[in-house]
Amino acid sequence: MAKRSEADALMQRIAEEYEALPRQLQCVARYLEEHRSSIMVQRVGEIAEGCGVHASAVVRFAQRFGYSGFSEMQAVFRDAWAAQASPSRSYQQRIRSVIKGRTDGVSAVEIASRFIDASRAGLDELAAEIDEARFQKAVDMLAGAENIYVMGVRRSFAIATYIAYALQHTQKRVHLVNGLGGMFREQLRSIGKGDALIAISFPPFGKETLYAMRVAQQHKAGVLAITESDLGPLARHSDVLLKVKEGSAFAFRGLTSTMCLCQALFVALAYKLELTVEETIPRGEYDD
Amino acid sequence: MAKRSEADALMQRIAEEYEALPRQLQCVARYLEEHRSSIMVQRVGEIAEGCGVHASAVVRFAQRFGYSGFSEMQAVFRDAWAAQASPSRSYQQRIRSVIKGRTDGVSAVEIASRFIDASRAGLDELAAEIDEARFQKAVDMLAGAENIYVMGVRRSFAIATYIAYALQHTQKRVHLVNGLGGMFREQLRSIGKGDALIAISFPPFGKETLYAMRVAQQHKAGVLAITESDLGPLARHSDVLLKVKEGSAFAFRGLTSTMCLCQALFVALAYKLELTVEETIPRGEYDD
DNA sequence: CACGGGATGGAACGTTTTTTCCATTTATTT
DNA sequence: AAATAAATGGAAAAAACGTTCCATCCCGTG
Repeated sequence: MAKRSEADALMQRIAEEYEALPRQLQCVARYLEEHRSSIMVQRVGEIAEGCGVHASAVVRFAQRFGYSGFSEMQAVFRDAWAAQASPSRSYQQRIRSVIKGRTDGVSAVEIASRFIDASRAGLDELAAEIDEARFQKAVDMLAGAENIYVMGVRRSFAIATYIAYALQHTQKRVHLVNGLGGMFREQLRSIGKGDALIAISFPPFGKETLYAMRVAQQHKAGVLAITESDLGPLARHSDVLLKVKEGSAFAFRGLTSTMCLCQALFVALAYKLELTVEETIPRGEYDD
Repeated sequence: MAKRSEADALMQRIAEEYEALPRQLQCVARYLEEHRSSIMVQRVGEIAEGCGVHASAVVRFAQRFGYSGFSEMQAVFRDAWAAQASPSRSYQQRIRSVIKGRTDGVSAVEIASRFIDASRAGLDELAAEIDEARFQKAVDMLAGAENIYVMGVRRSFAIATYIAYALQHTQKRVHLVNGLGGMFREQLRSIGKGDALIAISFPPFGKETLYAMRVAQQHKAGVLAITESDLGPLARHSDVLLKVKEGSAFAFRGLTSTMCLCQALFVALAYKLELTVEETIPRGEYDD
């Protein structure tokens, strides 16, 4: 586990040689230790000023530790930061490689393992990057809605289905806009003020979902979009937008993070509505 | 509430104008959104390369949003980072978020975080305990089936929906047994030898699903069960049984592990069938 | 099909930043 | 106290970088 980044190694060397260093270089050393996390952003001049030293002193410092100059040393810190700031930033690429990778002779389980692994990374990212304010706003919107419409087509339909199912355990009236019989429009007809639409869509965005969002806005209903990014067509037509970055390769898109987010959304909503979870799933004749 | 950093404001402006932007600038916009946290460290050239665009396009982008050039825009991101990174990051933020959500005990995001954590644990378990032989057998069974029936009710219906959707991208005939019009039996009527049924069910087990499995077995179709344990009623009526233990938080059953397993299953199947993933989702008029 | 406007990429330009060089100062040793 | 070695700061050289300009290309329009 203890990955010794080059930056760590460098800092240690600095500590060891510190006492043998000339006065100014000691200043630089102290400065580096204290501002270790911001060195990557700073210019030589800033650092020099920061420790009351001439710029060339900083360069000499770097050279004393075996680098060609300040820039090269700075790169070490940049890399270290990049490594720890995005431990799972490879998620997108990992899932891509799972799907794309045609390395022959791989067993089914191996593929599955890699896929699961990538999905785990996806959840890590979800946990790390969830937007508190927006999530809260989403929960509040749903809590305040009288009717909740849920819409997602094709890839996103399974998610919509789940949300609709879960919401049935609240007191809300829930409408899954499923387009059965081609009746998207008709199913949306009666959405109105005080209602909410949950729209799930990822590129390439389904036009039916976009249509639903426009209708919802025209009818003054609140719109919660679950999608990939703030850019893209959903942003304009939504009141709250929750981001889920699913790794995707070509047209195959992960859905575990989305599923997880939606469940989290429901749990938070249930909590807010003060449903105990037992209540949310009443046992009856038709249990699954 | 939270101070709107200039970076936030900028990102919002970008989101608003996004659609009106030329192609390359849209690339830049997307890149900025995805790499928001590392822009401050990067050089124009790196960013340009990162979005497959000429450096000058990045500069034009910055100018379009009112900055004199890239440097000035970059400073915005640097400042935003410095502002929120200097007071020991996660610690102070956590305190703030706890206080903010104190209206009724725990904030929505906190609940969500815990739920996501539980889901992560679930995926860990899934990865650790996946049964190689069974998984392989499951893939083989599906690969060899002519017709694939998919069934899950209530909680499991969303999963069934997804599987059915995914399988539509193979050459198989796929039937989602959805019970529309109460026609479970009728939808299963023509299952037979050489076909496969994928049954997803968790306790309390839906009787419709159990019924479907019995029918499938009587008709000599292969049955793949996705459930919680080897015990329970599905074991008796299935040829292959894949286990998923869902971690649960708040006494609420997760579905992310199940979703992940099913996607992994599909990817492995697609691999075996030698579908390239491009083929799996031909682009047409009805894209999502 | 010709035209115009905008988008794009290459290269030159100008600026900033880093690095090197050297004169000067400071410390150390004899 | 003189001599020598090391450290320091200023300034110039060099490099990197960002920016601007312009020719070309592409697309939509008339």
